[in-house]
Order: sequence, then structure tokens, then C-alpha cells
Amino acid sequence: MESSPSPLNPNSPLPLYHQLAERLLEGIRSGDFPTGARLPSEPQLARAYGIGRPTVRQATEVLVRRRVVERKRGSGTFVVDTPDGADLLSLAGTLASFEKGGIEAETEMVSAPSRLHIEGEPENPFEGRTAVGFSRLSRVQGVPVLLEEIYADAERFPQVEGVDLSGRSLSQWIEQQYHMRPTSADQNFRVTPLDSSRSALLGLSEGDAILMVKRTLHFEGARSAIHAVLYCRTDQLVFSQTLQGVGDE
Amino acid sequence: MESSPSPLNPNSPLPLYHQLAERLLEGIRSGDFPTGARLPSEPQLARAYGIGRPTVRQATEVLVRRRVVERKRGSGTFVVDTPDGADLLSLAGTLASFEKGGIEAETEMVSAPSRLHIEGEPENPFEGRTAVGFSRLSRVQGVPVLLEEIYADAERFPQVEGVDLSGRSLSQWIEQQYHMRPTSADQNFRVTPLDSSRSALLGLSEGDAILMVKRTLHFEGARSAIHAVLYCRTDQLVFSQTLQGVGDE
DNA sequence: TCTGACAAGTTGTCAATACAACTAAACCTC
DNA sequence: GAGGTTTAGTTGTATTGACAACTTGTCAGA
Repeated sequence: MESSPSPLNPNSPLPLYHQLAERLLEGIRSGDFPTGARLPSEPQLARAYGIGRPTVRQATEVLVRRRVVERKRGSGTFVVDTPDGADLLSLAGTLASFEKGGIEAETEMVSAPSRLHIEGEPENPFEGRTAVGFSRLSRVQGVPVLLEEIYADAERFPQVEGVDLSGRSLSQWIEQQYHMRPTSADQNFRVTPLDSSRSALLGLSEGDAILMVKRTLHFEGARSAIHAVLYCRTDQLVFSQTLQGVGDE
Repeated sequence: MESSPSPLNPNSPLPLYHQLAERLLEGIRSGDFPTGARLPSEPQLARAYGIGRPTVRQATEVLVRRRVVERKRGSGTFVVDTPDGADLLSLAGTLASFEKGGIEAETEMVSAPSRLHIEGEPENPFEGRTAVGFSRLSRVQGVPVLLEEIYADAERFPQVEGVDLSGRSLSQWIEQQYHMRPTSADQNFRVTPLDSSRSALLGLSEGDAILMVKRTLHFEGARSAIHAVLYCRTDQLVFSQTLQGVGDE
């Protein structure tokens, strides 16, 4: 490790352990700590940043939980290989997963965000209420692969109406705008025949079977804040998912 | 809280924080702490069990991570509503999810575990090697809903061959037998036409579209240890999933 | 050259202590 | 009865310190 790093800011609203976690993450992302590299030991980090070892452990615990590093008793803390692939059905938003998986997708709005009164959709958490709804279609190499119909809580995120979301993740926009991240999601999967309008959008025939995923995202302090229905052309793209264990490890 | 609870065992190989986490979980599962109930405070638990508050916090952190409880600064630690439903496509095994969701499913073996040489299946991690393979069919109210073709690493889990897995989760069996839990899973989703043998098993017609999920489970120290192909009758059962955030919260 | 012992490092667990930030209930006043 | 203040509790963050369990590297002896 280089000479004494710049100190953490004890007056920051971010706790010290959090600041250190971000520092270490920066180091990993910048290539200072490539995959397989061993991080400075806990006592070393404690000395270098002038904090206690339990605080260092809390920082590395954050990275352990994110699967960025793993700790080996007696050996050290190592940077872990981050799995590739378009993790479209995991918690990260769909467009974020395209980016992460290195897939060039072009997304166009099918309908712009506007207030909709939701009726007759019992699985939609906004049933009987008003949501901001919009839809968009993603293509890979010109072929439609994903149609999304998205509903956001109009009261929670009133500014959604004015945003161009053709090229960006709604979750990322919410994180940037409201500093909230999805904490969990519920989704279910069905094979369903397409109606005529959706089949036209997706380049299929009416009645063709397609994978439909209904997803409800929960944010801290805002349960069921976003609902999305995804129509996935699994014949054109592998819709993958990585699940992480939730127990203590 | 009742009078002094029985003490934790400091000589146990399970750490104290882990023992306390299990005690609290027992209390939640037994109904002592129903949904919404407030757990004894951290100082109270520390006094009651004769341990330090950081150790209590470690115990409750385990339960926070499992989404069993949530902590509210200034208020306390509360038991969280555990979502219902058959979480079949999450990390827990399929049969475990039936049980958890209160769905009575009858499962029969279609083929018993036997050593198979895997050829011509590039997505199977045992391609070109020998795995222990078997298949089973689950019915709900007499209707087939799920066909599973499962492959386990023959070298890792040689004893699979002799086990009756018609009514029990392979993951749970592995945990019991080898003390290993799945740490993560990769899966992908496709809509595919059924061949004649599988359609017969599932009560469908050859060529009918079905949701096919290919899943690879990773255990500590045993990556890609189990591979399963699931054929899901989404017309007969809701195949749901709960995803948890991985970041620090 | 190999093996075993030892030393020095690592992470894992645990504790006491202190203060900050927050919540909820009780109490007092109008 | 309502509103504001105070009090006593809660969780969150942090520190110092200690010992256990493990790994790795070095060294000495066979």
C-alpha cells in the first residue's frame, strides 16, 4: 500500500465504515486491487486510516455482503471475480443489466410517462389508484427482445412524468433523485399468449407464447413503489439471473 | 420477556451470536414473537443472556440479513411480515418452497438417482463428465405443475445415488449431510416447446410452450455443484420469486 | 531435499465503554 | 383536549483491548 492515504472525514454524515467501504471499492474499480488481489490487512487499514479494527471489519463486511470481496481466516481479504452476463431478472433494473452484461440494446419509448388510473389489474399494486405509467421496447441488433410496461407510485415519485427514460434505468434515476435503492423485489413468471398490440411490438404473431414477468420493487420506506410487467423474447436473448444466498455465511 | 432464559453454551462450536440468533428465530417461529412484535431490546438481551451488546447486535444482524426482523433506531427491533407464496425460483430448493408456501404438492420420482455421463448439453456444468442425475414430477391437487431434471456432482456428493428424494429438498439433504448451503445460483429462463416424453409427464401436448429454467447452484467450496432443469406449468401455479437487495442497507 | 516446529502474521469472536441520534411515553401548561 | 417539553428508553457508531483459530513463511535437523 502506498504512503498514508487521505484521511476519512469524521464530520461526514456518512459513517466512517461506509466511507472506508467506498474507498476500497474505488480502489477495486480503478484497478488498484484487481481480481484475486489481497487487500491490505485489517490491522494495516486500521493504522492507515486511524480507525479501529472493528470499524474496518464493518467496512469490509459491506463489501463481503456485496460479493465484491471474500475473507479467508488466516490468509486475508481478497477481491472476488465478478460474474459476467446480463442479469436481467435480478434486482438491478433491466437497462442497467444490459449495460452490465455488455449488451448493446436500443430502447425506445412506446408510451411516455403519464398518469394512469389502474383498474382491473389485481396484481398491480396500484390497482384502484393512480400511477405514472409508461412502456418501452428494447432491441438487440435490431430485434425486439423486451417490452416493459412500468408503473411508478405517482405520489412517491411525481417527477417521473417529466423524465426521458428511454435510455436509462428507472431504479438508477430514483437512486439519483431520491437517494433510495430497491431493497427487494417480488416477481412471478408466466408463459402467456400475446395479444395483437404487444405481439406487433415484439415482432411476433398474436397468440404466440411469451415469458411474462410481473415484478414489484420495494424501496426503503416505499414498499411496492414500482411495478413492471416484462414480456421477454427468450428465443432471442438469454434471460439470466444470479441469486445470492441470504443467510449468514 | 419471561424469567431468565436458559443460558447460551460458551463451549459450543457455534459462536454465541449464532446461538442467540437461533434462539430468537425459534421464538419467532414458535409464535412467542409474532409478526409486528418487538423483540426484547439489545440491552435486555445482553443482560438476559449474559453477553455483550455488540454480540447481541451481531445476532440480530443475522436476522436482519435474513429479513426476519428489522431494526428501527429509537424504537426497537421488530418481527417482519414474512411474505407468503411459493418462492419456487429463489435460492431455496423447489420442494422447500412448496412447504414454505403452504402448498401441498406430491412429488414422485420419474427416474431414480443414477450415474449419467453428460454429453451434448453445453449449459450443463457437468458436460463431458459424470453426474448423478434423476428427475421428479410434482403435482398440486393431482395436476402436474413441475418437472425437474437434476444433476449433482458425483464426486462431491457420491451418496446422492442412494437417497430417496421424492419428498425432500436436495439442498436440505446436502445441508444435513455435508453441512453446506447454497451461497448463490445462476439461472436462466426460456419459453420452449415440449418434446413428447416431457409433455406426457406434464399433461400437455407435444410442442406446447413451457417455461424452462436452467439453474446452477453454487455451494461454499463447491461451485456449480448442482444443475437443475425445471419445466414449469405456469398456467397451473404461480411461480413467484422474492429477490433481496445485496447492497448494504 | 524433505519434514516438522515455530514465529509472525491474518481473520473471527467477544467484551466493556462511550456518545450520538432517534423514538415514544409521560407530564405540564394553556 | 391539544401542544410542547422532558425524560427514559431505544438503536447506531466507534473505540480499545484481548484471545482463538487459522495460514504462511522461515529455519533447523534428519
